[in-house]
Parts: sequence; structure tokens; C-alpha cells
Amino acid sequence: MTSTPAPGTTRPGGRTARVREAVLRVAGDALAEDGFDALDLAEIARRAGVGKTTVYRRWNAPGALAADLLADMAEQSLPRSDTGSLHGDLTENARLVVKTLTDERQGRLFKALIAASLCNAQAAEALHRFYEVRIGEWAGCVTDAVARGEIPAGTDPRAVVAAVSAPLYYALLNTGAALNADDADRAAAAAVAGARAGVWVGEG
Amino acid sequence: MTSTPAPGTTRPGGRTARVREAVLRVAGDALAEDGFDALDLAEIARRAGVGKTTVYRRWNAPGALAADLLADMAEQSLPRSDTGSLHGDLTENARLVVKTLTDERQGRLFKALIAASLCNAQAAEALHRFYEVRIGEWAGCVTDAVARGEIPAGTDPRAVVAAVSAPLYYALLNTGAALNADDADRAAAAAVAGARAGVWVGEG
DNA sequence: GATTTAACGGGACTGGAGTTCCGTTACGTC
DNA sequence: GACGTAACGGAACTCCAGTCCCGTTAAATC
Repeated sequence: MTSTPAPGTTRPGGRTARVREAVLRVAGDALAEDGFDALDLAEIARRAGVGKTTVYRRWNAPGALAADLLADMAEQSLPRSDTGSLHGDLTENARLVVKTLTDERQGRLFKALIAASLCNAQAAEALHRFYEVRIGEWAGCVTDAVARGEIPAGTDPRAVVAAVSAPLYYALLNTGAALNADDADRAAAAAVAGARAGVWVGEG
Repeated sequence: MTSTPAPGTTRPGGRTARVREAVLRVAGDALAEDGFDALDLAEIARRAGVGKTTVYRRWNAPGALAADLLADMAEQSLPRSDTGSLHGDLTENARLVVKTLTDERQGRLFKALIAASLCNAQAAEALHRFYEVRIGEWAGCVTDAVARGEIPAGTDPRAVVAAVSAPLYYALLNTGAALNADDADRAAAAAVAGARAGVWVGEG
């Protein structure tokens, strides 16, 4: 389809990389401050000290910019816990999620990125990949628990990790309920209870 | 602040009601088809056979239109199940949610409305109210289960109902995983396991 | 370090979303 | 059924997000 390669791919060196870094940083700030619908590429360019044309050429839509930011975030991996018990590990995971979502900047940023994913196919794909990566990073807690005999063999690790985050995001997005450390602990405890009961044994 | 009352409140009769109905129906179609970011009030007016000025006067922002649609949807209550067991009730609830979210039109509409809620404060409030209403409608399943002695006294009914939907929305929004009846059954089973384990005893 | 051209950047341009103005219609009230 | 005015609707207007054009800079390759 596109006979010409996408801008930034042929010469990803010095200047191009600096422009991308500056734009992504400013875009993150703008998304956290004003939300996805207020994302104005001209404003981003001005704040990043970059030509407006450049931003429109490399990220022709706001959704593509959000997608690129998500791809960048997915690369910044943070290590999982290993407390020795499934309950301990998942509780730490849940508290980390709550800490992130209740952080002023981070919480707004995640909301904006989810909004972007609901408005743009590229951003949607990038967001899904981001969560696949994050879930994969914590899946080891579950396989370790299986090895220790805490939960049944055949338990789907990703489903358990997803079950921890799910009620926290449901509160953030659907009900709008405020989150605290108790919510994190309950989310982890519910996931452990489900795993012990064998709810996620034998998936696809 | 606003000395003049909002348009549509003083004379909510015939014509005004017809305009609102036509605009909300068309807005729902447009949101399901093209998503929230593509919502164009001029286009809505044209399709609804209504003056562009009228739409801008009554719903000055796309988010307000989404909020009004959500308020309308919240009024259309649908009854909960009563199968005689918590597991049976929650499974029916979960399957209903999956059926809704996997429906071509409904799934897209909900995504668009959640996007709207992430871009606009009015829409956010309306969405949160919508889910509070929906959760409240099914809370009786949990209080019944407590009365039957299936789960511990003091269990928070709303938390249990929310726990059923949470993983389904997490799949829809965060991971992008396709949903099926098995996912519904597992969501319900996990909520039951958590409730039996007393995870949601003694909240707020 | 010379050459090629990918990528950047300023400035002019354009299309359409959103606003304003004002005449028309019909809801609510007596 | 007559009146006052809330709400509707057409048309002209404004403003700026997004595009286009073309000259400039610097990354990649030899």
C-alpha cells in the first residue's frame, strides 16, 4: 500500500530520536493534564519546540501519537514481586496498580490512553499489547504458586493476574469509585480465592 | 451562575421531547458506528432532521450529548434473575453482560460511551450513575444469598456484583481479548469463590 | 569530508466545526 | 382561542485544526 516507508524509520538517528523523545514527553504531559480529546498536535509541537509539520507528518492523528507513547511505555518494564506466596505477590501487584491509578498524573494519563484506544485502532492495538506485556511480567507469580502446590495445576497464569487488576480498573472507569489500599487487598484476595477454587484451570 | 434555565427544562412537552428522542436515537447510532471522537453534532442534526443550532444549544458539547444518552439508558431498567442460587444468578448476569458487550452495535456503543466519559466530566458522572443503577438492580441476588446462608453475613452486595462484570470489561477495554460464554461463567464463578471466602465482608 | 536525500520547519492556505443573529413555530397558561 | 415566550431553524460568519509547498538541516553511506 504505502510505497514510501513511514517517516522516522529510514533515519532513526540523532535528530529524529530527539524529536520523538521531546514530543512523547510533552504528549504525555498534555494527555495527563487535559485528556485525549483536548490533544492538539499543533500545541504539542509548540511545547516540544518542534515544527508543527513534523508532528503531523510522523503522527498524522492524535491516536497514533498515543499509540507511540504506549509502545514506549510497554518497553519500560518493571520487575514483579516474589514474596514466597501467591497472596503476597498479588497483593503487591494490586497495591502497585492502585498506587499508579490514584497518582494524580499517572491516573489521568491512563484514562487518557484508554480513551485514545477507544477512539483509534492503532492506539487500541498498542494498549492491548501494553497490558499483555504487563500481565506477562507478573505471570511468573502464578506459575511459581502452581509449582509450590498453592493452586491447581493447569491454572491460566494470565487470567489470574488479569483478575487482580480488573476490579480496580472497573472502579476507575465504570463506577468512578475512589480506590484505596483496602481495595487492592480485596482484589488480590478475590483472585487468590478464585485461583484456589480452580476457576481458571484449563483455558484455551 | 446560569440565570437562564437550561433549554428544554421549561417546556419539555411535545416538540422538545420529539427533538430529544430523535437526536438521542441518531446519536446512539452514530456513536455505535463511528465512535465518540467522530461524533459531529452537525451531522447528528442533519440525520435527526433537526436544526444544527438546536443541537448546539441544548447539548453544547459532544460529551453532554453522550451524558444525556446515558441518563436515558439508565432509566431503562431490566430485571435481575432469581434462579435460587448465587452461582446461578451471577452466571446469568455475566452472560447478559457478555451478550451485550459482544453484540455488534451494543459493544461499540458502550466503548464509545466509556470514551465519552473519559473525555467529559458530565459524561463521566452519567456513566458512573448508569453503572450504580445497574449494579443496584442485581444487588438483591447477593442479599438473597446472604439470607440463604450461602455467603457470610456482612458481604457487600455491590462489590460482588461489580466483581462479576469487572473481568469482562477488563477484557473489553484493556487486553482486547475476545469474550465468550466461558468467560462469563468463569467471571461468575470467581465472584462466588471470593464471596464465599469472605473477601467482601465489612466494607464502608 | 563529500554526496545524497530523509527528515525537519516556516508560512500560506483551506475546509468545516462551532457561533451568532434573527425570524418562525408551537408549548404552556389564562 | 388568544397571548407571551420557550424553543426551533436557516443562513451568514468566524476561527483554527489540519494540509500543502518548498527551502533548510543533518543523518547515513562511501
